[in-house]
Amino acid sequence: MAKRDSTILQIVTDQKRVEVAYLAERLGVSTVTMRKDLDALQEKGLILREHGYAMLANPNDVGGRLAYHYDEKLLIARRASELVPDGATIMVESGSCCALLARVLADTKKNLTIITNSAFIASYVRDSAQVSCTLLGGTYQRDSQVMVGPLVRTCAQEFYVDRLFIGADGWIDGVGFTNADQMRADAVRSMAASASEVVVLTESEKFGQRGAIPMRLPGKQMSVITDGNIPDEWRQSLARSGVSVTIA
Amino acid sequence: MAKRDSTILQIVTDQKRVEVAYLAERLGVSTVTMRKDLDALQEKGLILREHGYAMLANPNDVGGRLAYHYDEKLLIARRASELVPDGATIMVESGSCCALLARVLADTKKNLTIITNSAFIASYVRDSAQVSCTLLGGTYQRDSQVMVGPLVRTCAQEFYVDRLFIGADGWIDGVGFTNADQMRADAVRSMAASASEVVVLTESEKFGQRGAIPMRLPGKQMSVITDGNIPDEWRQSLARSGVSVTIA
DNA sequence: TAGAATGAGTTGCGAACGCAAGCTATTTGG
DNA sequence: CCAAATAGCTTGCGTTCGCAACTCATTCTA
Repeated sequence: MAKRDSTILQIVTDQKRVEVAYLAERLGVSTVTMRKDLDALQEKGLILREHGYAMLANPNDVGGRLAYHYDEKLLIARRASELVPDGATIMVESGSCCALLARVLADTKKNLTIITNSAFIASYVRDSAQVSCTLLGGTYQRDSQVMVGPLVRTCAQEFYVDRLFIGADGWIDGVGFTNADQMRADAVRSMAASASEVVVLTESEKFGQRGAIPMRLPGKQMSVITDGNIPDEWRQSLARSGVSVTIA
Repeated sequence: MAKRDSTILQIVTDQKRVEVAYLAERLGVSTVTMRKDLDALQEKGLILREHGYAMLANPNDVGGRLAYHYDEKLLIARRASELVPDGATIMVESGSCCALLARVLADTKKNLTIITNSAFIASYVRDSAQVSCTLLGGTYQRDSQVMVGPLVRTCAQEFYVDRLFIGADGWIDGVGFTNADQMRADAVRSMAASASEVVVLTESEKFGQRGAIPMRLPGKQMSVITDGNIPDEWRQSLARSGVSVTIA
């Protein structure tokens, strides 16, 4: 079933809006079964339903980004969750892998505190009594539901944690991780100043890409968790920069 | 149609979960029309739909509280919106009237900045390009999606505005406005310290009630906007305390 | 190892839904 | 003052939905 789920996600991600009947036929199951699958995916926040259709959420929305490469992201999130013991307090930034990590933690751990600048993550784990969320203040980015700006720094200074989990939009040899959004990159820096270690969660695909904004976290102990498809070229590049790599 | 809407809300608020067909018959319209009405109400975030049913959102959820006495609250919100000019920056707390005020402002004003401790409000006006939201940081209350705790104070100190709009859960003669939730009451105090005037938005019904936590905003210039059903007894009580009253 | 319990899927059916077309008042404008 | 436009609602129709009953493997378990 997990297999079928990811096929569905791939099709929906491609086409944005698909008929339920079409999906049922294409995957060789009844429409009833397909509806069940789709309902489950909607529960997870990965797609939206309409009468007769399954649609992708606004791709600026974290929900939409989650659906893309869901399997890899889930593996990465699961692996990252092993770093977090029951009762811990961690910081989590707004990337889609990070949201998934929060979800996994909410489902498997006990008595966690998650400090984040993502209102999406806070509401994403709202149903779990096991995690308590602290939301960092800031300017609310409409599309992404992420807090940015100077207030994030002011808030983050109030905390200090072992680990900060962040996403990334690219990697440039000799420069480091990059981000596509300047405000969010700055928020990451603010949060990183209050954590002793930064763990980057990102699909291997990102290593071919280059976001415009270097993350610049000099002197920070960094590690990355990614999937198995990362080319040797980039593994070596990461090693040269002193970033330890974990394959999920 | 606004008339029918409020009847629907009343029924749904009472019964929590009603069949569409029942509502259609009771109000003497076709099921098609009823579905249209219900869809519109869902758009506004007042109810939830299920196949064949209309339900009230979790009453701890702001959405659920909104449905109760919607008409009065909307009148109050509209009246309050007259105090806010285009381009202004205001603070808004997490009450249901406040959420409605934010909605009205988003629909009618231009280029506003709303500073709030309610993640619900931030997402409630997310579709409007005319308001930019600043969300104060804090501990995320699961049910209400409101930020509370010491971080709210830290954040609020970064701002100073003309007006803060708040809700209230009760009024006690000689004591003042009260709240049912200690954490939220404290958040209100934090925000009030950064505003020169506090405007309380509350249905007249609340004046018979007494929340357990006195708001205690000594020396603050206060006014209240409420609906026409407020008894003379309480009007005099408010006047004695130097609180000016506006009837919406 | 037989038999119960579980999970994933299907079929069948009545009820609910979306959409388009049509009806009837009220409003608008020349 | 009458015709056209508009708003609010209904009817009709084909499609989709939720639910319950059923099948068929797989997994426990005694």
